[in-house]
Amino acid sequence: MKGKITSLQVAARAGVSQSAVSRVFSGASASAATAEKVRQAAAELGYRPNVLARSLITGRSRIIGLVVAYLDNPFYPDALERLSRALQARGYHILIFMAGNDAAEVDQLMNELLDYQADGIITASVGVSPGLVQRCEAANIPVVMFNRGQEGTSLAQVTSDNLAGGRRVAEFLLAGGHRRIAHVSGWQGSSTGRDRTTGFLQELARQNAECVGQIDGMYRRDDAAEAARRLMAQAAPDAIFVGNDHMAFAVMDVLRAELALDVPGDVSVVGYDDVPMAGWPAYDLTTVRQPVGQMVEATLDALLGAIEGRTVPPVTRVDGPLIVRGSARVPEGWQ
Amino acid sequence: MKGKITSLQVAARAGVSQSAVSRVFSGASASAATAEKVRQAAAELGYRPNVLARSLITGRSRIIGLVVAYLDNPFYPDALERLSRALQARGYHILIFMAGNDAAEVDQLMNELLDYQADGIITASVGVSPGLVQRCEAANIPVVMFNRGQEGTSLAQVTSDNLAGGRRVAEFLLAGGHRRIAHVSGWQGSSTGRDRTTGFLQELARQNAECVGQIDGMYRRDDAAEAARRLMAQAAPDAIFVGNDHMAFAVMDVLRAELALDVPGDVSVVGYDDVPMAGWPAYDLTTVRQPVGQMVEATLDALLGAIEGRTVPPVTRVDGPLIVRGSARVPEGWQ
DNA sequence: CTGAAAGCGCTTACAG
DNA sequence: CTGAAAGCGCTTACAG
Repeated sequence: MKGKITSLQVAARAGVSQSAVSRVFSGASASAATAEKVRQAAAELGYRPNVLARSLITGRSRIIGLVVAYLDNPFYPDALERLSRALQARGYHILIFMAGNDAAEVDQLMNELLDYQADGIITASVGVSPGLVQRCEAANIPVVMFNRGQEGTSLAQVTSDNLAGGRRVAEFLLAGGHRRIAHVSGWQGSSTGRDRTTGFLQELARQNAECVGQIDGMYRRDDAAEAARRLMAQAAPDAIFVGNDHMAFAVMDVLRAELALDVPGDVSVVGYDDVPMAGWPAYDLTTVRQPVGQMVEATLDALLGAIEGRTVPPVTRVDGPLIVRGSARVPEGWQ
Repeated sequence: MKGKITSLQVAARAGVSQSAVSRVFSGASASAATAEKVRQAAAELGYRPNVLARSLITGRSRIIGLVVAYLDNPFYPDALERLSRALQARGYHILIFMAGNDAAEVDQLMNELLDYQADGIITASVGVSPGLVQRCEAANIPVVMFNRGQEGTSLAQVTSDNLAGGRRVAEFLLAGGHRRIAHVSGWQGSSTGRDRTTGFLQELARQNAECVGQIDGMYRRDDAAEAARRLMAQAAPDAIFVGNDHMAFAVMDVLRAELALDVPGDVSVVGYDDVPMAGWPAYDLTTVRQPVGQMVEATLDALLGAIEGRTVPPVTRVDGPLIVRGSARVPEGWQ
């Protein structure tokens, strides 16, 4: 082991000053001759600049913090992969923090992220406490909330139009002739879950229909399965709107495998997200698409824009269509 | 925005030296009185130590690099979440790098990881070039290959016993009376894929059975689906061993939805990994379990052990049982 | 263009 | 226990 190679050693070997080495590697001006000598010596020694030392001076770590709560819901690995690849291409990298639904834990993690001098932070489906918002503002670290909104905060937010999406599901199910419609909601502690539910109930009410039963699925598979069992036993619905696809799969499993019901013959199921699996024939799930590509783009635009000092839109809401597949009865003449 | 708070400002406010502040936050000895004054001042100013500056001196960044190729296969998000939570609990965090199957790209990413002064590197299902191995050794950065082996390298490796697993599948299918057995292999450029295939073919040969067709699925859903179509058309197998669950789902979808075949009535399907979805009733997939919890533990033991200067086992192979479910005919009297 | 020097925000011997 | 000082490996004005 030769230990760490520093710019000083490269300088000695190249017969130039340490600052010359630095200039060559930081892209500052240097004569072709110097650059050549430095590159040569660096290659021989296997030198690469220490990013940490550089960050200390420049004040840019090129680290983006990501706080995420769910990786079992395939929507998030998908988003993570896209975010990571796009950031990588721009010379940034993601430092990942797994959080629970616990606000105190999220605060703790965000603090650690600030300790690492992250240039920016993306929170995926987690809330941020007012205290932390303040700290990030004081430290001048931009934060973008991905797939989650928050009232009265200055943080940038990127979501799909969950209110409209919820409404669309109600329209579709009512048009399909369903009259006993139930709801396994997404966690009502999240804006996303609340908005989908609100839009859904609003449209039902507007058409003088009611929701025959609603249980929170907490975005968890097990809770959603249990919710489906109870809903079927108590309310005998002919359609269920589930707050996301990840839970909808669990609901369909209960309906078909446990209760031997036909979907959509006996019960229609509609989800939310349109994760890749929703299109697989085993589920063939009718669902509202969250355009993850567009959401990722908007997140990056907001984050990198803010890092580079540009003014960015505080709220981006991308629209997502209802994707009609086979898990819910299709209304006659549905366009 | 008050800008960055440094230890110097805390020192001034607390009426102590900057070194005293440092001692309090780095856990070195300090009198109770000093510690109290420092904590007080730090809290008032919202001070937190700059991890980058600390790392520059200690030579420990508390960053673990993770290079991963597939996030659409749920095996990896699962592993990532476990790795991340466990490392978090120990004060480390994961800097994530998405790679393709391309060796040059992996090299490039690993170099960037070294630039960040990562304390250790985990490669999940990607190979490492000899040059990079050398660089990591020179820099004294431990590397653990997760779910991938490599001949003639000094890097630590954690896999399941893929040879034994492949054999087990052949035994099971033969015991079930299958005589036209085909194989959609995992990418043969990976040790994991090769070993599963080798074990499988060895056991077939040992029992004087042959594989009626083998096509590489490249660990990709689309390739696996296409492989299934061609295999069915060309070899009319009555059983297919698929190199991982992620591809097995695609194969089952083709069999059932496109070809209207019954699984396992017409064709038995066996996968590899036992990802959570394999247990869902929609697939109910018979598969060889890769005990991801044990693999993660072994990875962490090897990595943190090496970081702390302990000698660690170069190769860990955990054993995984065949999980018998409903996608493959069960031999009479199978225990 | 280039080198000497200051400094980023810390930790850590070294004296006292 | 505590402070003054050196130094981690860089970048970046500042002179020349």
